Amino acid sequence: MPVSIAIVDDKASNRNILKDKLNRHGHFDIILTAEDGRDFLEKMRLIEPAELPEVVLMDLEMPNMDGVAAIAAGSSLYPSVKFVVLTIFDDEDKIFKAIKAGAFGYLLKDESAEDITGMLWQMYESGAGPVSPGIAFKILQLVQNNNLTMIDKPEEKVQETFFDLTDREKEILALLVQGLSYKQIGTTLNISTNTAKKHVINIYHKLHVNSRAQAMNLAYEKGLL
Amino acid sequence: MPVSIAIVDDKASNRNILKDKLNRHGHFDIILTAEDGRDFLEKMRLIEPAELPEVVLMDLEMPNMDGVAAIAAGSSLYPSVKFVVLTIFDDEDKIFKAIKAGAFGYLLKDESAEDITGMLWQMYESGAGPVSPGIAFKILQLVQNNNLTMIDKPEEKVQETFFDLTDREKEILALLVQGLSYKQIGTTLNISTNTAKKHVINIYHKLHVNSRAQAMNLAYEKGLL
DNA sequence: TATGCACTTATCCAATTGGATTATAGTTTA
DNA sequence: TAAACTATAATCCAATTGGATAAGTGCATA
Repeated sequence: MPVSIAIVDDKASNRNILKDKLNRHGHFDIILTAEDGRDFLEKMRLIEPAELPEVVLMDLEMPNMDGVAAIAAGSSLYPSVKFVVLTIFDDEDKIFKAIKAGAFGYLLKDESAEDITGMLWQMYESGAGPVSPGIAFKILQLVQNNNLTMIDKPEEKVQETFFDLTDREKEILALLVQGLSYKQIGTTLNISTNTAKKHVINIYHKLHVNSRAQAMNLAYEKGLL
Repeated sequence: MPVSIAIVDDKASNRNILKDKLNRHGHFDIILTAEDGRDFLEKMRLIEPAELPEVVLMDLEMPNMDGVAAIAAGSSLYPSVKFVVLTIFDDEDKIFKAIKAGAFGYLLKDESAEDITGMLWQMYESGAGPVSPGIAFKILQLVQNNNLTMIDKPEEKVQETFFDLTDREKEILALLVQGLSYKQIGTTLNISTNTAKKHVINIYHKLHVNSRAQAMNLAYEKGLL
């Protein structure tokens, strides 16, 4: 059985071209088209639950109601429907908002026809939402650069356990990072300069570095402090 | 010119198969293989900066030091190197940790040889980190289900003019902070070791410090970077 | 044109750092 | 108890770093 699809795009030409692309594939059945978010939601209201589209291809910038708003409303009203963004925009802000609104996938229009139909079809074999490669990387960067916490996990510091420095070694690393020499570290902790040095060298081994600067860099970058 | 690659995997057979795959492609040059994170970091330490691999394909579960730890350390020590996870694991926890550790891409081993080499090659044409489709969707879900906030716009650097470092000096400070020696700085900027040193000493005078560690501390604390 | 500034290179020397090794004492754990 | 780990300390050696100083180039500006 074919996959039922809805297309939401304010440009009639876009809708038609896309419709053609999908029709040619053979496994897709376009059962609804709308020209903006409001139009889409109104048309969805009139559809019997059993007749709802399985997938909605949603443009983002549209008059009256944009794609993000339409996805936010639609994904609440019709939880079983998968909303896939199909747009030319690839800026972090739009990607972020669309995902937060409930987007199941995010495709770029400059993808080839084969790639788009291919990824949509793949979605049915794997169950995973389709994401254009370039978008995937941007989402990865979102995770990398932002304050995201695993909901279930008890906020276990990703670091901390990386390198198992002893308490004493962490203490010495802290002083090292402040710019103290072996002698100063020794004086501060009331141990001999030689011992301070021994600790530092041990830290280097554990961190796999061989200079103060590298150790500091690692400590700062990975928040070992 | 071919792309230089490092492979880190505890199974010799995996390393060899992958090596063959990449070699057959013709554009990849495997310049380093290691059997775990520790082995990898030790081998990296012995390599001249100019000879570092451009891409590291990193397995995750390994003895001694796992891939996440190796990426965490490696991405700090060698910021220019791109770490791409290549593993059989696709659970959210591992994906999340690897990304947070600094992974540039995330590929699944059950991808076909063509897909893996293809995605790696694509990375060179688009500059975007390679991400397997299934992984992309899981990352999307991470963003969707978790507390993530868009980073605020870059805070204005009130400092900056406090110490009037020249552009060249800032350039050198940046390398210094990454842990490079005089020699490495010289090589990187195509100037003599002596010149590199001269610049560093000049920077010390302007910052009123007298060691790398103090300069780095200041740079980090005052956000000179 | 002269003066100053940034960038470059070099040399000499002292101090610090990094690496390897050995050794003792206390604590934890198998 | 023996083995393993941690903290302490010292020594020797090589390499790197920090400091001072001198000097040539090019560029901009007064």
